Amino acid sequence: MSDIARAAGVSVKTVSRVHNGEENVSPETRDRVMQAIAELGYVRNDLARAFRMGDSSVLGIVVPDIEDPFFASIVHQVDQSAAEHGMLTFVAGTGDDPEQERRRVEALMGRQLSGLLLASVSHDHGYLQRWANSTPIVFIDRRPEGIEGDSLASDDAAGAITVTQHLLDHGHHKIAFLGDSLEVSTTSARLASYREVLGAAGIEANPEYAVMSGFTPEGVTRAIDSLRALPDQPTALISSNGRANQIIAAQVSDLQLALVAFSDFPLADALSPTITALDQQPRLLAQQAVARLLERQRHTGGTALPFEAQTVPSVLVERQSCQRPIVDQPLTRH
Amino acid sequence: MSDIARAAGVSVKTVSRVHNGEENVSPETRDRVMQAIAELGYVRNDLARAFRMGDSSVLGIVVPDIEDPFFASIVHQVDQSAAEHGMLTFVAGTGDDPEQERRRVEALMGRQLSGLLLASVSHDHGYLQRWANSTPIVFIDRRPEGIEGDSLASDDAAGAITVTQHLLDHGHHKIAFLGDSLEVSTTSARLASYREVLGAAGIEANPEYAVMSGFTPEGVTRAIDSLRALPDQPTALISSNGRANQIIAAQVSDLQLALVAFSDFPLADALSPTITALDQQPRLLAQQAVARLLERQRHTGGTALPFEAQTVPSVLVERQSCQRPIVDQPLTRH
DNA sequence: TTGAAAGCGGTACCAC
DNA sequence: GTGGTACCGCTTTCAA
Repeated sequence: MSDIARAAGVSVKTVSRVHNGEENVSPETRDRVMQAIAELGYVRNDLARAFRMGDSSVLGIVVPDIEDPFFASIVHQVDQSAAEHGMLTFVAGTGDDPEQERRRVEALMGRQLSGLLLASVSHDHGYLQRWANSTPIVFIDRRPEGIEGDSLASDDAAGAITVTQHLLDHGHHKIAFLGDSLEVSTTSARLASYREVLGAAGIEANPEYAVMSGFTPEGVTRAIDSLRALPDQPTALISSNGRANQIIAAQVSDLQLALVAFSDFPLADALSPTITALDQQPRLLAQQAVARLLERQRHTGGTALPFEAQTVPSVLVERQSCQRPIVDQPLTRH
Repeated sequence: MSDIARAAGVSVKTVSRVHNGEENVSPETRDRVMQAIAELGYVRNDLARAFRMGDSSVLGIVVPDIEDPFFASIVHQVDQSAAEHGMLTFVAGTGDDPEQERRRVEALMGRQLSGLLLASVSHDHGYLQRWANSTPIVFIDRRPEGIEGDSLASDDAAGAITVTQHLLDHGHHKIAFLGDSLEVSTTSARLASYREVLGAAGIEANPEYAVMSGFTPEGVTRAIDSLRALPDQPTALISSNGRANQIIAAQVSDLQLALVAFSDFPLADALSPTITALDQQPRLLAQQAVARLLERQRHTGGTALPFEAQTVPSVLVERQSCQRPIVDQPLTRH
């Protein structure tokens, strides 16, 4: 920078002013500086800048699995929103491990993030308290536990109602529910709404129809097998395990079982039958989460913005899989 | 940090030494400092540290589309490798736009990256020259143009040979080739090998069998339609357009057309028929790219490491789609 | 084994 | 409209 200053015959401060497009610089001076910058191929050290300003203009997004289509979509949108605000994006995958999640979050926090988006698998976020007053945090897809904070998640209750009602409307009475784990608040919320809807329809929910798979592919297979082994077989299945939808869809297509999946996924409309799914709108979710983050950042230190648990509506994408086995003849492909 | 120093009754330098696990600190002093750190909940400002050290310990990965399974897989692995080396990861998506690619790369470079991985869509990387001596760059999936540099890509020639030969072995003579654009070196390399293999088998390649889709879904549909309209229809198709495999697979399943796809994808084994694909091993590719980056970083300034164009072998995953229409009866699902 | 002071490359405050 | 200078929080150099 001092090279530029010398070349243009001005002070470093003026170079700084020009680079940041500040007022109070005469056009001639500006031109001279711009030219020197261009000639010398100067690139500002944004690390130094961020350091001095105490803010890095970087967003952090932490997810369990970057490859999962739902989270990939979120990462994509976060990056895009960040770019629109002239910011960059740190990603970190945690592999569903709370320990690793904590380590990586702490590593991120050391870098003076402008804000952190966290799709957590942990059940205790107390360790984040330390940064609560310095770095805005927005929880994604899950609510904070052991700490107060903003969050953005799908409207699970409404989604479960939609899905269950949809199957009822298609004449199903024996509806099974496949979730990951009841410890996940999302899952238990959905299960509760599912039971409510059945109850309201005068159907007593067969407790054996609600199975939890855990978080492994083997667990999913085991759960489906356990349904298959039931004397009184269900005719429809709600998959509440978005991470395993592809596996479930593949396994269920053999069965005479209607299927509706939480979380839409890339080939849902290419499978046979095509899979009816509840689109959770991950892009919208991410967009709103970033918006919230920036809003809170603006209010830093000033008026204390109350914490909010915001919700994103899900959209049912009707395809074929909810109709079986009502329709007897083989379904035609779309 | 000076707070810690005061609390422990030492100098900031000693705090620094302790934090970095340097030698030459007496155990008692170390304990005292550690305790002060724990009590005051001190977190080091890694931004300041990176600034001072002139290296941020951050890797950058730039891809056309974060949601694409191939690139999502690469981002995932880069992040994982980075974490293993105590580094963080910047991601940036470019949306296939060379302009945006350049803007985002420049934004990244301003942050004193330890290294940049670039899956470029641009045909001129001359603008990177500026950083050639300061920041290691490894090109991914494409070779550098207008500049020298390291690169890691799939072995396209070998892959195309494998794929084409595989279809020949299954009795196909009329094999079509669907690529994105001949301007993509990857595509033209594959096409050349495809022609070579056919030639070696004594088959003259019908020029109408080679179609380019461009980069849009509409282009893909158009390309497939143009094949469909041919008087002398092909019996098999090679999809060299990894980004569109899912669309192509969905569209082709209606046709009586064998299919082998470059780039394996998540539901390839759930479609009907299951899709034979060439796994490009994106994780391996990313891993080796990071390794190369770190290797070059270590040699910074010292011995000039010669640039290398490394290659990752692809693995054919045999499924059902290459057999049609040889098999007449409907295929049973796996 | 420990500490004092310089400096990384920018920005902010204030004087001119 | 412009420049001088302190300073962000850490590491480095060198002296004690």
